[in-house]
Amino acid sequence: MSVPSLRARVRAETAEEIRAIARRHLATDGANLSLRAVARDAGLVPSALYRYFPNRDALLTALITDAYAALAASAKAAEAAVARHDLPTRLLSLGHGVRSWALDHPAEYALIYGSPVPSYAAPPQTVGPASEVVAALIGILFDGAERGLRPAAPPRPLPAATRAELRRLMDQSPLVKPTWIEPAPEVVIATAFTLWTQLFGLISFEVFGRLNDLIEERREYFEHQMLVMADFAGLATAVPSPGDG
Amino acid sequence: MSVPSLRARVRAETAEEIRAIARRHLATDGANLSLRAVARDAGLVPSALYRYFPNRDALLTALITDAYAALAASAKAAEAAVARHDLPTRLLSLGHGVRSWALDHPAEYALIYGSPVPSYAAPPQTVGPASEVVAALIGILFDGAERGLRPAAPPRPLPAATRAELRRLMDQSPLVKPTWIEPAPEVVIATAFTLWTQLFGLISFEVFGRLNDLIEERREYFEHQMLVMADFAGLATAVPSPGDG
DNA sequence: TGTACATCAGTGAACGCGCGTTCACTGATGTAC
DNA sequence: TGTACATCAGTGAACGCGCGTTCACTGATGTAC
Repeated sequence: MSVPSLRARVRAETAEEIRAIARRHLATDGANLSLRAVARDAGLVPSALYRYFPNRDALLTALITDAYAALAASAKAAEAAVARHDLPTRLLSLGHGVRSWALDHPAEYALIYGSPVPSYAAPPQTVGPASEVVAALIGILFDGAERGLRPAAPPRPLPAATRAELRRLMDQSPLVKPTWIEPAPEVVIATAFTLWTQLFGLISFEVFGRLNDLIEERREYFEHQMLVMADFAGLATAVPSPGDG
Repeated sequence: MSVPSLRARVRAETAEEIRAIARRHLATDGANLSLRAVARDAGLVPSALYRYFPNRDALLTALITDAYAALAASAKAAEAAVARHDLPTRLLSLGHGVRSWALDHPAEYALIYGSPVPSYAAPPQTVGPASEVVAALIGILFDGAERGLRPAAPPRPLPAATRAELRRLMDQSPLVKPTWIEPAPEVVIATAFTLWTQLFGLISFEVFGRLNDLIEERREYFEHQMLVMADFAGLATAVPSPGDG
């Protein structure tokens, strides 16, 4: 009885196939994909799509939500595959998880990290998945802070306004609460934001073609820049806790 | 006789007005702006635009070229307005020059630094203007290298492939040739690329709305992050040359 | 200086097209008794 | 188990629309003699 009916199962499959076809269309049409073209490829009449999505924007929203989820899944799986105490490797692996998904799905990446789609407002349900990568970065740095990590440069004092905003963010989010003495958690979060910016800056440059004719060995370049950021954040200076593995 | 005729002057003015209107349309339509809509706003019949641009892509190309030039002009003017020997301030001012142009012209910024326009290939004449900002960053760091700047962290060795690519870039571009001993110029360029990525990563995050609900005091946040990068690059450790000002 | 001709910015109509969305419908699947 | 009815995925036609581009044209500006 709680088993879904045949009709429900077929419906779910069709919906997923429509999304898959729409994803393919993103590659050629960008954000102005055509419902009619998607319907054509799905072997459906255009109006049939309205059984699955109330309108074009809803289909776009579904694609955006899927993309955030897939990107976060790739990133977290990569990070989880390496030893938790090895912070530089965790950062690197997380980065590779984001990068490889982005390179495999450039149109979907552009949809979520490129120019905002004109006349389209991102619905609130995209906020959570969108912040998973930065949350993972904060997690790595918080683990480091607990283990006495020391950034390469003496940390520059945060502007008061920024410090207050980062503190508010920390207080209202389910982050592990700080147990270490210093640096102050806001400073650690600011460093995580630096890594976050660098990570997506690098990947956007690569995916959007800004490295063309400059850097051909992109993977090595990426890896180097991520390790430079690991040094910057002092990740290698953190000592493993007993019992880590 | 070399004075342009009335007809030529009017033509140039009309062409510029068309571009200005098209620029305005970018804000609402993004890269899929409509020739007919532009013509309408210009008080022209659609076919009249073909006296000025052979087709829609040519108009887009003109907008892209203009945008690169305007961004580079804003950046270079800002950098030139501060003392040449004050390297952290030069970096900061350059950054503000890019940022303020981007915030004042978000749609044009998105056109050149957002997702690539589907089915549109950037023509080669955009390559020069597109690299002016990174060239300015390299210029700042080269000035620093000449004055004995020392990066915060001991520089991580470059992968062989990346080192070779950066050396090739340096050799085939009109950069000031190195006169200092170390760090190696490729390492300095790699650091410039880090700053470049961070700069455009920060600005893209801000312009594309990724800081919404996270950071409201964006200017202070930006300034802080740029100064952190100046520390990272060791810009404050360079000593002024005699005769600087 | 005046005239005859060439140039060319802008017009207006037309082309063929693809689009998102609506609506009344058909017929197969699912449900209640 | 069998029948009557409800649900609902998909159809097909139609709507009103805006698009990029072409073409023959008009009439004002510019040029050569």
